[in-house]
Amino acid sequence: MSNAKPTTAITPTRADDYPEWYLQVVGAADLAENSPVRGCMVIKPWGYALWENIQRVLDGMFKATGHVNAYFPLFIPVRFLEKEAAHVEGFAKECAVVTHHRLEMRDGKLVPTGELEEPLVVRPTSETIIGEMFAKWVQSYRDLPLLINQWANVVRWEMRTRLFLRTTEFLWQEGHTAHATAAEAVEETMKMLGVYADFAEQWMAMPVVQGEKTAGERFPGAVQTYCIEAMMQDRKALQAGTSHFLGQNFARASGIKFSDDKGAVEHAWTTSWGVSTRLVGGMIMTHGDDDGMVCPPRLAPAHVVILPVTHKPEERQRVLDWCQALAVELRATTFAGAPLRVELDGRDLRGGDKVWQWIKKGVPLRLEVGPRDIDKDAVFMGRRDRGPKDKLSLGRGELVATVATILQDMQDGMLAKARAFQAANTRVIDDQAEFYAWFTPPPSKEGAPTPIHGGFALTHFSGDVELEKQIKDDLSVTVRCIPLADGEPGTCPFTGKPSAKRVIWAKSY
RNA sequence: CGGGGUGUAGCGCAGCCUGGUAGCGCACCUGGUUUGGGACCAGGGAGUCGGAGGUUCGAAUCCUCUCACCCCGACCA
Repeated sequence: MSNAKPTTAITPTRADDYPEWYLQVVGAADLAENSPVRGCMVIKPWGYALWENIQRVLDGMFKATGHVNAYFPLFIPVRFLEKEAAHVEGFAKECAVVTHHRLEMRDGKLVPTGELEEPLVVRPTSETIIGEMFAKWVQSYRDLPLLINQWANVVRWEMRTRLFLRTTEFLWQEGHTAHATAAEAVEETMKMLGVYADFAEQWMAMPVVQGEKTAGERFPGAVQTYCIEAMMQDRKALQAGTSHFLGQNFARASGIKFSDDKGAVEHAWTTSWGVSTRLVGGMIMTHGDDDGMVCPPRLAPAHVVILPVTHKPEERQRVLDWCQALAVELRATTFAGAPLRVELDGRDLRGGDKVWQWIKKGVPLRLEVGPRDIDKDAVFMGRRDRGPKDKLSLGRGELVATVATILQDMQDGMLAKARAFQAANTRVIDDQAEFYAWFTPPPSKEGAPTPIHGGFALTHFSGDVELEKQIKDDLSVTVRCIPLADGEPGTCPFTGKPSAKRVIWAKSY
């Protein structure tokens, strides 16, 4: 970069071209990149570390609510998928299918041979294979509830993909539970929805709306689908997690039956729930700014990066030693129940380059340490939630004593900021014209990206499926969910019909 | 799968219309000068121009076919 330094680390900015900004942040923060395989991404160490932190925390929450981990096969016999009619319809179109088990060299090319008797699909989700096993495991009401979680990869052959948000293969967890009663299964469904909401808000600093999906958005085969919906900075909704009450649909399809305490044989009631690497995309789009990624401190791969300023060769070793000692001291402190994650970047790079790399990666705290700081027994600290030049000198002792407080302050600030953004872009609407205006972008130049507009619209809704379709055709806006929170009955502004409560409309990812 | 677009160095692009055997910026490496801040100067390495055919003395450039990717739709965590 020569004399014309950009004012932001990321070009274009969010306001100029949001989708492109997103891709640039993923690249600049070194989170992931496209792979040679269609629609599949390579998650790079910094991005994977975010996922590992998500996993670690959620795994703890699942175990704290009585679940245990298990692992089921990647391959599912096609006939399993056929068992649940709605499920087939929902997933058949996007299944990768394994039809052969051997390659042979012919004319210098490897060709598949050894056709399988029965094709295997690569799991798009595991209800069917897990149901098959549950059927064996469950005989008596004493075997219930069965509370299983699996961390796995799944494949859905989507038409269009976007890093983290929608890839052909993605990583996720899928909880699968079986219960003796409907009430217990419903309770489980809601409990896990609550776990997701807590995780999103307390760990990701991403405010979410908990709600129920309309019939059209329901998981194929589910009786009820609940979700957490978050608002991204382009005001579109991101479905960040789902929890399904499956009724007895899958139990019937897979034959999960048990004898109750009176000797009667019944089908079990099942649930499933999941979140995926999409959450990483959610974090980027909730917190990222025009300088790149902003990691929520509690999930940051590194909480703190120490950047030694070693211009003078004779001072170099002294500075590095001091930084090393500081790193050790900081690592002995804890934040959010884990030892502080401290990175010491001693690479032989220009200081400015290094600083900007860590800004783009979104490390919460940067500590620049040179001879002058050491003489004062202090560090020069930059917070990622402040401007790149907004730095202050902080005594070493004070830093060590307050680093956890500072990080939590940043975490709280990020949640508050995201909450305020969501509130500012949520509008209660009671008029059809206003609704259409809210979701109609202002005119833009030919070829320019669609300007950011709209947000969440809260309206009454009669539940009319045709109307929902019409609005989707007109505006590409859909009902994201029917919020769980209490609501007043009213009148649907589109049909004039009565409505039990308001729903949330938005464009979505 | 419908409509549009693009494939040239690691990344971003120019060159193509008007064929003559490859160039720019960033990144990378080396040397030097700088430096509490995303430096400057000089030099260097790196591309069978997506692939296959064809036209031609000669193809990144023209023609045909093909593959891949991207964007907009329909589908979705």
